Amino acid sequence: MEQTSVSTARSPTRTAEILDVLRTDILETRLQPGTRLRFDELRRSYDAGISPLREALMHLASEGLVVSEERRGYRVAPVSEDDLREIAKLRGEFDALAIAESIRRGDELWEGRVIAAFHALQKRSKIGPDGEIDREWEGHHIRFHDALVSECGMPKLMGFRTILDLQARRYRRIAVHYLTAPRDDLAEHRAIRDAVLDRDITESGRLIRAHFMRTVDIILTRQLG
Amino acid sequence: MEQTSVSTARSPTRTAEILDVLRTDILETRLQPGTRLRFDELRRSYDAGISPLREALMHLASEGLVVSEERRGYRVAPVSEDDLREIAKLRGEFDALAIAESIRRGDELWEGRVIAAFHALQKRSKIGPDGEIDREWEGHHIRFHDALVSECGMPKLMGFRTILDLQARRYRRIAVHYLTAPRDDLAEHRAIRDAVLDRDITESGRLIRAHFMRTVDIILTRQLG
DNA sequence: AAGTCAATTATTTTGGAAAATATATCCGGA
DNA sequence: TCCGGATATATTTTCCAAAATAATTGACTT
Repeated sequence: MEQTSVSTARSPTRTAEILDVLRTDILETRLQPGTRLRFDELRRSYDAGISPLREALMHLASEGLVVSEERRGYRVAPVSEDDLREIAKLRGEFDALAIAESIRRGDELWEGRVIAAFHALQKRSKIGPDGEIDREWEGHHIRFHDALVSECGMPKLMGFRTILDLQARRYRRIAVHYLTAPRDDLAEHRAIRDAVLDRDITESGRLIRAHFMRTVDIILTRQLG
Repeated sequence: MEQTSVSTARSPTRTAEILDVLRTDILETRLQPGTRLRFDELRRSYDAGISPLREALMHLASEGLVVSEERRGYRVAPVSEDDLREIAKLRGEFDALAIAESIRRGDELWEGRVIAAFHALQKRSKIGPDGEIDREWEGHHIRFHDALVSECGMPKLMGFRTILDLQARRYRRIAVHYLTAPRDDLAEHRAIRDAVLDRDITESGRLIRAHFMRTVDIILTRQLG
């Protein structure tokens, strides 16, 4: 499906490889928030030269997953309540905006994609047999939300959105147990789909904002209360 | 005013220096949109090693001022009507959002800063004696808009906003002559100030969106019509 | 003890050469 | 002429060692 291109199986650059594995390690919190990332150590652990490491770290900094101080190296970005709250707020606002544009510009084909993505999501249950969030479900979930915004025609906004998605993923991992809290995801998603198909910008914005905020509220109230 | 720190006059890293001069060259369009940026040439023109050049380019890529293709090097980001339109749209939306939050959270001190910034802006005229946009005015203009959003408490949003500001600055340079077109900036800014001081979120959002959109409309209709 | 300064060690930053890859040129065959 | 592929050239990517800077230690003074 993706690309099994017969001819040129383009080898990624070392930088791209390292970027990927480093990002995963941060998102899965194998590298804890705040950890210093020294080149010497990284060189050993990831078996890489300094240049691609530097470049990968720099890229991660632009995604907000690491922070750097001039001449003092890099650290895994810290986490905080306020940070999580802002991420959720902005995800709501950005998606509300992108959905509004998609409603204005999207045709029946787009509607079809939304319907199909919801259908696929609906068929799977969120929690797998092991009690963890189901990997497949997670994929469908992402694709449903992507479908909603897919006709907004704002590539820069989509770039910002991707960055926030990444950052949110890390918190999701940190708070994974709270995320299995009882919550009627399916009803929320169906309501969003219906508002979108009704081409109701105000309502879909309200729902998508609430959708993102609910997640963070659940995490934070559980962790504090 | 800035920092004339007596003790440690921290020398910036070579990367930071190069980043600065490269960014300026792009913003002032001494490096035209689309231009390929080869390391050999850059090495000569900017008298720098490859490592800091690479890092600077990477950073500029994260700001959207250059684009890179794996193993094919970097180019100055191209410009387009759609690109400009999206920048203007997002600047309107982001600032509307940030102003809304500032209105909710800001105190009298914030109001004072807004009033002061408007006052300073008002005293200067936009077009200098040479017929170009006045440098001083431009500084006050930026500070007025910064004051409006300064209490939003959303650092990530401010980061995104900074990136869009940079990108917009390049278009402003490209279209500099059209920007001196007759337009009652002062009245627009006063209206925004008043809506903010009335703590009217809806109205301030409407005005700030229109403010950004008007600029792009002027540029585009002139260039096409 | 607390503070200063120098010496030592740890770490980041930089330049450039080597390796890997992409692009351009050239040549022969349909 | 146009295509395919081989060769040559141009360019990016990577490694690594040297330089620059920051952090730590310890001796000395008050």
